[in-house]
Amino acid sequence: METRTGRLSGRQAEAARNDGVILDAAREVFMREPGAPISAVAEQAGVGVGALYRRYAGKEELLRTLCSDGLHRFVALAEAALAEDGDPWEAFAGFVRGVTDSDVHSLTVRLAGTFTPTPELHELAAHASALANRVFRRAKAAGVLRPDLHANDIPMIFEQITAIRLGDAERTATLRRRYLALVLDAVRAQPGATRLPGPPPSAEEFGARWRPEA
Amino acid sequence: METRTGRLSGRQAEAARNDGVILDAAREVFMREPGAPISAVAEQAGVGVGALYRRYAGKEELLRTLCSDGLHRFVALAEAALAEDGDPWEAFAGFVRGVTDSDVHSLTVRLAGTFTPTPELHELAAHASALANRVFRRAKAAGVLRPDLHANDIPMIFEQITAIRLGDAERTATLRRRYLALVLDAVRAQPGATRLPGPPPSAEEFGARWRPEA
DNA sequence: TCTCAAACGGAACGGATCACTCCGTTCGGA
DNA sequence: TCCGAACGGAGTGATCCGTTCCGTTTGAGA
Repeated sequence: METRTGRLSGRQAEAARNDGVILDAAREVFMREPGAPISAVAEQAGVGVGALYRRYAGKEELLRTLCSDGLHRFVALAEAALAEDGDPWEAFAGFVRGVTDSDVHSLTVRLAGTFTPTPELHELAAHASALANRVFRRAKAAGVLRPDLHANDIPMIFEQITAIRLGDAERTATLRRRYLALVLDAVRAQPGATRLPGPPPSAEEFGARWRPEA
Repeated sequence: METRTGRLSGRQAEAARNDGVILDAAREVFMREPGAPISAVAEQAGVGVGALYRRYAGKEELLRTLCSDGLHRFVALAEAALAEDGDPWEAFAGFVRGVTDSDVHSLTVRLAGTFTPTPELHELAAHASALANRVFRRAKAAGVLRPDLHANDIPMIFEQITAIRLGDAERTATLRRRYLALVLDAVRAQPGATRLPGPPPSAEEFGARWRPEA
């Protein structure tokens, strides 16, 4: 046998491979069921629970890692949308579709509340939220959004789309696209629109999510 | 003291009162958290667990009762919508708003899967679904709905609205109204609408919900 | 070929939760 | 005063789950 596979070999190679496998498994399992047991993650990854605890001090650390990951993806999507300088509507819609497709909402808000957040996570979340607001304001300024839509409506839309879950992951993704298309039609500036009732959520209301349990 | 309060007195009166109190408590608790323990229902009702088990053989029976209740409400709403003979759009929208406001979706689909359904419940569900389809078709025939909207899209919309949960019950209701208004704008026949991507859910896909666990 | 440390799998432990039972208590009608 | 209906809630047994621990496997170096 070679002394190296890529760069590592033997047990080290297996360990390096498992790093990724475990994270992917955790993402899949916890997105499907936020309260799933650790053993389910191990099973999905095809490893023992020991391999899991070798990498993470406990369940919380794993969840925090996942959440942090999700926020980074979210930030990347928002930055990409802000970097775009074509059609303002497409930049906005593309961003929303990206968040939906990568199911980033499940990885962030949905996981919050199942663990005690660190200050760094809070900061990251605030940063992500600020970027998303910029994406929103840019579209708003361009006049492509209905006037009564508020920035804080966007997370609620993600929440609704995330609730769609039917069949396997692929089918779910297709259906989410379908209903996202529906709301996007409503979100776009249009003549005949009714006025949205009730105030949008406030920042404080969202903040309560991160505190104890749900 | 009188021999009767209304019609009953003493312990019997308390028992009759508790009947309703317990059901209301169960509805509130399980709608907030479908996996809540029985003791939470007792606490919310202000009674001991014993009082609960005096009325229901077990948790499942309570859940089935709740679900059956919800389906009956749903049927009533659908029948009311069909009885209306004014504006077809308003009949449809009123129905959807009614289901949203009474949170009937939580009481039915959301509870299904947490218990093993009886044949009667299945029948009731089928009946409810058939009525809802008639409401949908009526609106569709009147031309007030976008053409690419399918009857099976309606339950999915309920699902999304039900996912909205922020603050107390009243705030949640207000927010649901807000986002329901948003999708209703998209659901209504309109000129500039894009075509909805992907096929709507099938009856089989919905049926899978009622089987084992989730 | 032999040795050893790194990494693994998964049984076992301990704590928590929960559905359900059981019994002593309360209450009101006779 | 007595009795039974209804109650409250502690107790029970089972289940679940996070975490630990240890025997086993693997491959690199000697």
